[in-house]
Amino acid sequence: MNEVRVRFAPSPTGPLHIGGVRTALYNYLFAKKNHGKFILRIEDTDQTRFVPGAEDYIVESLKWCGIDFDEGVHIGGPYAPYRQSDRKEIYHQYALSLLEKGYAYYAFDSAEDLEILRKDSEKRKETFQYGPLSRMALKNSLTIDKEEVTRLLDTGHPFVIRIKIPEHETIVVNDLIRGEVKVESGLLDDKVLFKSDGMPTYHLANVVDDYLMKITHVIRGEEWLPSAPLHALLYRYLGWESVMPAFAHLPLLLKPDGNGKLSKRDGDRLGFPVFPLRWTDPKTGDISSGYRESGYLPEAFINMLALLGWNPGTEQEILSMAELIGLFSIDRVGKSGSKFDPEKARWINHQYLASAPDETIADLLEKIIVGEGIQADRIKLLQISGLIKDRANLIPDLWQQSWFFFRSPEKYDESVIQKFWKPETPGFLKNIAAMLEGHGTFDSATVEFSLKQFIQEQGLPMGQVMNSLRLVLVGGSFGPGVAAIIAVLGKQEAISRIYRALDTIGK
RNA sequence: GGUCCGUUCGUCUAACGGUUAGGACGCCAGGUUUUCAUCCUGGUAAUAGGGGUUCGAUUCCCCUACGGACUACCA
Repeated sequence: MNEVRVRFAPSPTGPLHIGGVRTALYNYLFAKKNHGKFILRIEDTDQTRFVPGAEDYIVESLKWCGIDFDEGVHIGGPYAPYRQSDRKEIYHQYALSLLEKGYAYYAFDSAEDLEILRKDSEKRKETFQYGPLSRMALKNSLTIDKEEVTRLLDTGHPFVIRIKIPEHETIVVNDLIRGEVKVESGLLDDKVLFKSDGMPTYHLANVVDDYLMKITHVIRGEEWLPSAPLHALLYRYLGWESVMPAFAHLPLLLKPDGNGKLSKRDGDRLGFPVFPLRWTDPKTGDISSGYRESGYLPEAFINMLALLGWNPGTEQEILSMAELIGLFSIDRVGKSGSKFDPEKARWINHQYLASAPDETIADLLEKIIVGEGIQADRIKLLQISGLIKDRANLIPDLWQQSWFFFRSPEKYDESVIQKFWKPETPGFLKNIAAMLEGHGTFDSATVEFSLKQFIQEQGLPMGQVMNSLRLVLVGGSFGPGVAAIIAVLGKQEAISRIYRALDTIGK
């Protein structure tokens, strides 16, 4: 069997949303699983929709995800160039060969003419179709005599090249996910293959490029399923039927609210990011949030996307990229669209954070505290990381769970004061401060032991003491164990926080 | 409207003719805990409807309903 070669072929019309990332991911997993090659091709045949920065965004996003390519617009490769606008000259000859073989024809109808016909059809509640039934009544090389066609072409009259769809034929496309999909050719349109601006349309370009780049499997979104028969026909007409790639049309990612496929325009409307990375619209300046900036780990992001439409067939849900590659199979890709669940995404991220080595958490935390203008030594960072990592869902939670290790609380939660600050509280807190002052070994376990012993000796209520002590240390009712906090803060800081609180809340 | 695709707990999904229809997230309850989380245990909740085929249908077929995609000189 030939080497597996798959491609991800986005058009640079804006940021990639999570559906696009998932398509790229499945292609990547399939390629890696089969020891094949993965190619990034940019489909920019529509210059009017070009968005500056989009291509870089796509490359950067996939890089962040850990999805890398063997060939592509950003790294080159044996089939370069990988940007369709750079391949412009390639396509015309294939359109011409179709023309010669009688599988395509020139059409001279203006966009306005066609628009009028469409409107008319609409009025009659019909759909205008440039196809087998109507083409003989339109302005094209099938209806105009040869000399006139030559004259039009020579004088630079705008033209497009359309495929000549056969009238009565059942076209069968075998889809790896859906099985055989059959369509009556008469229902298909004579799609434009070559535009009047000299560029091919997607239909021609993707077939030509997939052929030239020796693509073996086309794994793409379900929105392409209706045009798959057209593509199959093109392979046949171009004489490439024997090397036509296998098709797999992935189910769509749906909007979590209501229905419909997820779109770039959903932005932040849904209350969670739809993009891997933050995106700033170059035209409007509008900013859409990204998973990276929201505090997701790329591994978790990928894990969650992998499970949206595919599952390993076991009950394992936390899967590394290596495991995904080992387990991936198109057979296990579902048929129906799925809605993204932001809650589960958070849970998955939590799993990754909680099980990460302290070193990893410390690195993440260090970035945050440096941003806060704080310096901390590695040992302390590692200690803190171990205490907080299973308390965080997203990376910013790391700071929410640990800021009090670096800053003394400025204010104290009123409701906690109400609940635990009794007349006797200042008294025993002072005694605790004194006890700590004389304390030798200052690690979490010994501090905890001393604290408990002290509480017992004094006959104090445990909850009362611990909660008020917690209040003076962190300013509220949250955080890891009190003894652990004290141990990390150190003797002097812990004691000074007790006295500071006594000054603020009252003796 | 036409063509095509789809339909299992609220959500992601398992069960490729025989299961008390399983798991996960969420939610609820209990437990652990000095707080809040985590964690542990339990609970909640589904085969869209109707016909077939079959000894037996979530599973195969048909119809209906619903949802979606496509229907551009966009991808």
